[in-house]
Amino acid sequence: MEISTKYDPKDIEGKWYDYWLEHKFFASKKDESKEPFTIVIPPPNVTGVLHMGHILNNTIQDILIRKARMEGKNACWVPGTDHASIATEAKVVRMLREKGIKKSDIGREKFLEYAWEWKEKYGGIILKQLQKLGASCDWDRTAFTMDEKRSEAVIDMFIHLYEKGDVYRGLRIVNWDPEAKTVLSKEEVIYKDLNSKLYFVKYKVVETGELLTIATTRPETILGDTAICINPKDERYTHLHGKTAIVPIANREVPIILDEYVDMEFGTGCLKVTPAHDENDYNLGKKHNLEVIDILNDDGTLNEKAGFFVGEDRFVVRKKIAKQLEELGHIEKIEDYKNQVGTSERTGAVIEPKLSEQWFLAMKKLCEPALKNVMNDAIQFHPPSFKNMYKSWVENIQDWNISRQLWWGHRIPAYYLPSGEFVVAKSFEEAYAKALTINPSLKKEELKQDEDVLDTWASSWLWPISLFDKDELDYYYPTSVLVTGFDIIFFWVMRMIIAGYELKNEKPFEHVYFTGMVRDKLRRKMSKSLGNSPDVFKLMDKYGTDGMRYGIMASSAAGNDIIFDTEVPKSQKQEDVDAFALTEPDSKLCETGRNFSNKIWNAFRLIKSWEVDENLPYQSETAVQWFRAKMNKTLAEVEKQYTQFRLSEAISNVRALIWDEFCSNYLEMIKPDYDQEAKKSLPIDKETLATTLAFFDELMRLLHPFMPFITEEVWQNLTPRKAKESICIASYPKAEAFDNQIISEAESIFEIVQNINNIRNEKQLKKSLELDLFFNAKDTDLYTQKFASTIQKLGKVGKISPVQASTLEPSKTISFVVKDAEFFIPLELEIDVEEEKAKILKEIEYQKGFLNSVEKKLSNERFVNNAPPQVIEVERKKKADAEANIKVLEESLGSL
RNA sequence: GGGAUCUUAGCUCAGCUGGUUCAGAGCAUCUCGUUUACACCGAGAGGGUCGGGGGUUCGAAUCCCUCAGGUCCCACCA
Repeated sequence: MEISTKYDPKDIEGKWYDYWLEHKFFASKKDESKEPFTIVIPPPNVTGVLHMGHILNNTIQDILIRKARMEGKNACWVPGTDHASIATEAKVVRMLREKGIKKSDIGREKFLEYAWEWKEKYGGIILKQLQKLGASCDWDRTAFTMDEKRSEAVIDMFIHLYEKGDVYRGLRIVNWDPEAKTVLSKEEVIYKDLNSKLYFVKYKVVETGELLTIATTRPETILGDTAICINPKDERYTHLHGKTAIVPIANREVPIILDEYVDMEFGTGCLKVTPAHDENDYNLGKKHNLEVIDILNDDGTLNEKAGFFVGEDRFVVRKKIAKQLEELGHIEKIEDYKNQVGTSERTGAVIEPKLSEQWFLAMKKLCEPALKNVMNDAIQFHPPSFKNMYKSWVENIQDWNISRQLWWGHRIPAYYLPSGEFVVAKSFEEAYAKALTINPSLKKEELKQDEDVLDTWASSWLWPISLFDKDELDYYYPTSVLVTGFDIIFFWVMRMIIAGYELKNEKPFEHVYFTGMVRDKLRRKMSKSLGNSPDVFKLMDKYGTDGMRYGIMASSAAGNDIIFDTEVPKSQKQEDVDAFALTEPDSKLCETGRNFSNKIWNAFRLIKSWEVDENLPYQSETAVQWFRAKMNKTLAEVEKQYTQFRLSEAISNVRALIWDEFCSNYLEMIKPDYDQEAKKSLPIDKETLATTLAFFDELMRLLHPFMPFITEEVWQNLTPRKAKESICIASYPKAEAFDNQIISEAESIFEIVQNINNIRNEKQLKKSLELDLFFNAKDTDLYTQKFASTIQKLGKVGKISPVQASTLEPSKTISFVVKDAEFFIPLELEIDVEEEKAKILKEIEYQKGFLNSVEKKLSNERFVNNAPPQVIEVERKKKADAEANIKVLEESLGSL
């Protein structure tokens, strides 16, 4: 069978994924005899597409779940999508607008039809994309935050919290998104630095006729002013206490009130108070019993209450009003001013604070177990430093505004009577029955359900609970680990913890693994708008999915940001971004991953090419013993790294084991010689081949969680497999006790080989030139028996024999020292003896310096008294080694 | 303003409980090599005062203080 020298992942990946699906290897059923290992996917937006953040996140989940599955646990990874209320609704609105349809014209029902249609069309694309990534989810469990089961859970939770008294309606200043025409929670508001203007507006004081200057960035809101506020301690304005002022344009008389809230240092020390459009002003208004004039419509235009500029957008009005104020002589000056302006996370629109009646959830009490159980590590954060961030969030939590003025979402199960009273119930029928107890003559059509829907996170927070049927829940819950970005600690992680303790009195997950943000070379977060996110499918095509998985994992310590070394646009100018979009993404990390795949592929080719000679004796005992020990040592290290979620270290370790130890060392050690005449390799003995195949098998199983496709392909072809077998359900390798002695012996052998190679390089010797090696050491067998063939093969050495230095011609011999043994290589060329002497002297000097420092340590009484015995033991050994080394070097010097 | 976190080789980063000569890996650079699995390869080399200063300790990249710089989160912003 001819096997290509290049590994081509293209057909292989799809083939095996289909195979896995066909045999339902990823399906999980409740089974009390098996330990569950559960992960719930952070549900991506239903209409989203796969980007680098998802790749990182889901690769980690896949690694953890695949390993657990191989370990014989009942691995259950539940996939699904989020309805993403505001984001999806915004997309549907835009789509309809392009068709010339306005949301308000078609009404709720028709709009939802369009939305569901949209969801059916584009929803779940991302799940297909996850399959390309190799995600081993139990696809039969695929859930959606707005499907029947999840909806029921959301409504039940609302009713539960309402009946407990935690959910209430309240009139508050809220963050209003005039584009989406909905309220947002304060976490959905992103503050951006903007260059704006600070307008100094003059107000006339009624009693004195003087002009009082007030600084504002939002002059249009003067139409809603209902007071002027000064600090009672401000001596500049003492004479104005109890006076009134006239709001320009509106010509409204408003009181001048006193409050220490006002910062005397800022602006002029006078504050205009607009209770309907600023939270602080609202609080002042409440305190001082001020009138509240709401001048804005839902879409950000001014309403009749403003009295002027009715129907015009707030930003248009800002300019117009500034101009008019100027013409009226009411502007003292306008300064450039940098301030932060709240914008909507989803629509980008500038947020308007607005007085509005909304549903809230009281959070303080609910948070108590959520804080406690993170701080005491009942739920473990990785890395733990995120506990601090979490703590500050939870401690400063405010009531959660859970209502949204949208249609795409879970409609609030509150029903209003014409009287304004309301009932909360699971269905209209129940609500009607309840309503009748308030008003026995109520007609059905008089009972109206609340128009609002719930915040998206009000369904996501139930995700780990709502994914499982009642009879499964106690088995799968709490889940094992949550893998997510730290940017949604507050939105999601905290709320899931709260819901978990509220509903189940149990944590939702044992561990939380926080990934960093994927950034470009300029350390900018990858985003669509910057155009700096590489096309993940191009990456998969170019490097293979395994290669890309390797690339992203190799550099992703938990919580650390990943600098994804992709080409980026030179600037944010549109033409640069466009030009970038046309170039192919590139990444060194993925390239390493692809190269690694190829290395494995070629090791596989090599082993497959060997022919067995049944009569040959077992030839590779030493190599086998060494590699077995080395592998077990690495297995133990990797296992530890898994438990600490140090996956990038684990994958590097596995790579080094396979590439450096197995391919570069072990295979070279056992590789049969080449028969020059027959132009092919000599045969191998059957025992060595069988063991090597077993090693390779084990290595593939070790690597499988990281690189599932190539490992399956190789594993399937290594030895004949039965139908329905797969590496993804094969056993995960377990570390066994290993012999440290042989590892350190082999290390000195490799050091000898390295010295020989070094000499070859320095003396520019041809690789084909066979060298002879003489040595002077106590343990002769180590070099002439046990590791003789290793030295011969790896160092391209002929004879190896013990010898006295003095018997060799110094001017034609090069020497080196490894541990306490001296080695000599006679060469056919003159050696610069002085140069050799200098080299040895330098080495002696170094060793003596080292010895000196060790002796100093050992003669220090405080060290000997305080250091642990094993540390002292190590120092003693170091001393002995150095002394032996120096002795050998000095002998060597003497012989020159 | 409050808090977190980082600063180690040209670049990206490991370095875990202070303890081996602990100063490391990958990439990049340079030299050499096409022979027999792999040039997506192999053999080598160079490269760091661990941000600066101080302290604790027998011992510090690691702990503490301080200064400088970066990043992130929160709060305020008329």
